[in-house]
Amino acid sequence: MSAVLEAPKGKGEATRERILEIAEAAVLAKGFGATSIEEVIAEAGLTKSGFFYHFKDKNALAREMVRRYVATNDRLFDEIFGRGQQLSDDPLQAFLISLKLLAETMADLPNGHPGCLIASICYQERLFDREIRDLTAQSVRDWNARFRTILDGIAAVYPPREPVDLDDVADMLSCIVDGAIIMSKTLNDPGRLERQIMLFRSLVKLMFAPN
Amino acid sequence: MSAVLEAPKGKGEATRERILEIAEAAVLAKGFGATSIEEVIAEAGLTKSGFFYHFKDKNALAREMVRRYVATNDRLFDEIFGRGQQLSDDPLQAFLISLKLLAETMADLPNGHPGCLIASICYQERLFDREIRDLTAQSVRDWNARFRTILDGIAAVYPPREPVDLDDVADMLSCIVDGAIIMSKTLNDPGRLERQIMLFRSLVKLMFAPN
DNA sequence: TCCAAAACTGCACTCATGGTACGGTTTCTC
DNA sequence: GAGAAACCGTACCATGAGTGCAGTTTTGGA
Repeated sequence: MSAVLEAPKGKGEATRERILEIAEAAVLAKGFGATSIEEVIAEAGLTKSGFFYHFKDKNALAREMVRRYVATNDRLFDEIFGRGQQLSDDPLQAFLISLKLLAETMADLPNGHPGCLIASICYQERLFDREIRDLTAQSVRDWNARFRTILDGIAAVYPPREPVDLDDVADMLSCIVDGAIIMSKTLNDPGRLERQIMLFRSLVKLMFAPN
Repeated sequence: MSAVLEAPKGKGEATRERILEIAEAAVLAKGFGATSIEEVIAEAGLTKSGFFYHFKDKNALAREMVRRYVATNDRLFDEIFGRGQQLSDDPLQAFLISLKLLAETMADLPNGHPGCLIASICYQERLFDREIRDLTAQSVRDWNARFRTILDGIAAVYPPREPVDLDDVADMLSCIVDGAIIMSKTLNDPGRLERQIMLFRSLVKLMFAPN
């Protein structure tokens, strides 16, 4: 999660990062529209002028937030699904390992998953310009494509028993994660996210594993 | 969806309903925090004084919106899952029929699903008082319990092949619907919701149906 | 038909926030 | 030590939530 060993950047870069982190937490808790710049700068310890030095307006903040969120998520997926492939040559086993890793990662979050920024933005679409909406859409497409590629590899070895559409199965993982985050938050029960991922894992086994 | 043959209410009740409908659409598109009372009353064709005659403050509006949303959803589920039970005495068949009906209902929405109010609120929790959060949590618990009851009936006849936790499977339906709504909205592809429900249906078959 | 309650309108405020503009000041870096 | 980067202070405007209250229209029932 935290940026380690990044190239040494200027002091301004650190401030930007701090603003983005605070803003993201606020947006996930109250929504973008209800997140005031004033409270962000108060927590970041700088003035309004300082904020507008870094971000042209609120929309520029949103753009950078999304970029940051997508990049972080991409790195996490690279790591988790890469690790799975390292640990098993069998595509199905590799995926099952990765799903277990994903579930554990989610379970290890101290206060539960803070929320999906893409979902948050989706429920406030009117507030964002086209560039941001394109960014979120493309990231979802990329994630779905990633899962689809993995499933193709599995299906080549283990023909699925029920005739399921692999595109839909790929979509399903994102759907379940997003839906389970919402349920976890709504019920104030962080554990549900982990359980849903593990259930999806069971269903993958059911779909592909030979009897 | 539309209220037919309701008891004839006062004119005020109709105005309230109109406000709630407009407000719900606005909240699902921009979030509660970014929905201004001014725009709601502009669309509803009344003054600010008129609005505050009906709702004490914005939070009272939110409370009634949630109540309305939950009640509408409950009625829809009653109808869909009741209809399934009418059409088949076999609990598994009845559930599969209901899921197909649910998928069709979602597919029939003219501009795709407008969004889940509970999900919208979940991503703006800080804006709402405890009563509203309790309302959303309880409705999710009720829906999960409803599905769990159905699954119990199925499992009593068809023992599941893989050892899956029925509570988790019950949760999964809500998760998938909520997640698929987000994906549909983000990708601007309404069809994905229907497909995810149908995939869930396939997986229910896989879990319970004998070979 | 009339009357009281319900359903509003109009206006005049307060306060918080997003956002703009701009000049000045500190702090780093070469 | 100079110049650029990273800020601070202040003043200002528009919008929107919310309050208060007096006045007006509409409606349903005796």
